[in-house]
Amino acid sequence: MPRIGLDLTILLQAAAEIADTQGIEGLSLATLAKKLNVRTPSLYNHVDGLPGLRAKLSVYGLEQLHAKLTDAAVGRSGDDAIRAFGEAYIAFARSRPGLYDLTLRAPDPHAPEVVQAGKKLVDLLVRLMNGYGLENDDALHAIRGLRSVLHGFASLEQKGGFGLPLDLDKSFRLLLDAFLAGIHTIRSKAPVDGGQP
Amino acid sequence: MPRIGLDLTILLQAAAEIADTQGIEGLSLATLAKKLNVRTPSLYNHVDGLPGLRAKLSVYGLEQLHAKLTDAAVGRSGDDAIRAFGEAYIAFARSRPGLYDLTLRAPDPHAPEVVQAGKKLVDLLVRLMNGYGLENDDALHAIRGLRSVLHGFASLEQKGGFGLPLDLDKSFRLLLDAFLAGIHTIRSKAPVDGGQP
DNA sequence: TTAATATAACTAATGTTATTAGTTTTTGCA
DNA sequence: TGCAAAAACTAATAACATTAGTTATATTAA
Repeated sequence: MPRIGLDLTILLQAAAEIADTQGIEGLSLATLAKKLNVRTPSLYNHVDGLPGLRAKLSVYGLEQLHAKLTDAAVGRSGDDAIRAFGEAYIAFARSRPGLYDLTLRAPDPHAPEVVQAGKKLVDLLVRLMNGYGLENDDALHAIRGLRSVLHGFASLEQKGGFGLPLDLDKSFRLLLDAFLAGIHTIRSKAPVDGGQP
Repeated sequence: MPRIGLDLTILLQAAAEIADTQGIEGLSLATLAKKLNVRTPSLYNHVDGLPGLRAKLSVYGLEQLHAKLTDAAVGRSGDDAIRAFGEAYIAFARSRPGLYDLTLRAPDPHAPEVVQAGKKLVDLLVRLMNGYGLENDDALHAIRGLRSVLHGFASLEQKGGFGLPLDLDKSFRLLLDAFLAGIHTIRSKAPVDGGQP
């Protein structure tokens, strides 16, 4: 019945592209409308204003991230799985900086959709940690730690927080190794898959 | 000679207060002017527009953070120093969320003032790491790791990334312990070029 | 095939904010 | 006392988000 022009998916992809290239501040209804050859108010037929756009993008980004992470972790376990997870996480943040940023900037982080998309990520991590030998609260604390490590590194890298001319990949590998070694120590057990090289 | 009304320090304190309470998005020239009982254009006599305000606030925040961290670390060494540093870091991020956010959101992270304020922080950490037994690149990688851990935790906590009802302080202690244990392991292993596959 | 309807996209209008230009006012010093 | 510097002001403009109300088109039903 309607005039079928736009489509929510196309709209979100275009918005994500703007966020990735112009930064999150550069994503406005005006720039998005221009990119889509449409007048600004037309966007209101698809999203609930700028906050609504950002909310949908957050979920969209979380889903994309989850897909990449699942892909990386599947078929692996122990340190191996966590390293693959970590590398995929950083790779996503690097390749889609704006979209990654959005995943942590939902207008309302307690909105059901955002919470659920985030939960899927945590669930994936819980499975990894369980297979790793960590259960219940131990697993949850470890998950918070890993997320801190990964988000902290990705965020600082993106924001230019690392000024010095020092190999970033090496810094990241060392950080992840340190975290894994620390988890092993805390757990007071032998590494599941043989530990560090 | 001039009409002495405002003062850059007062202005920055007011701006930081807005950022801390309303969030960084709530800090506009309009809200700041209202808080100071002044018309918006008057602010241009003190800062170079909104970007200029943010730039000055970034430096201001970095200085405040540096002061707290120095205070916490002085007189300590080893793990003790790093734990105190980490706790002070998190405490600052919690007590001044907006200002902390600003420290990593300079309009131009490569501006000399921002770079220098950041460098003071790194210098402090270099001293800690040296006293800890880590030198040169090893120290720099460890510093990047520690900053990632601290910023990641602070950022996720602030953005509501930790949804579950689990003791945050315990999560943080465990994370820091894991990182420190990991650093110990790495340090005792391959100091010079500890290459991964 | 045609008419009705739902809805996408539009124009017009309003309010907020940032910013610039130009004016007024006040303070400190000659 | 008067002058110059600079802070604060008014006025004006542009960009953006948002709302209200209109137009046009695609699908469905007659």
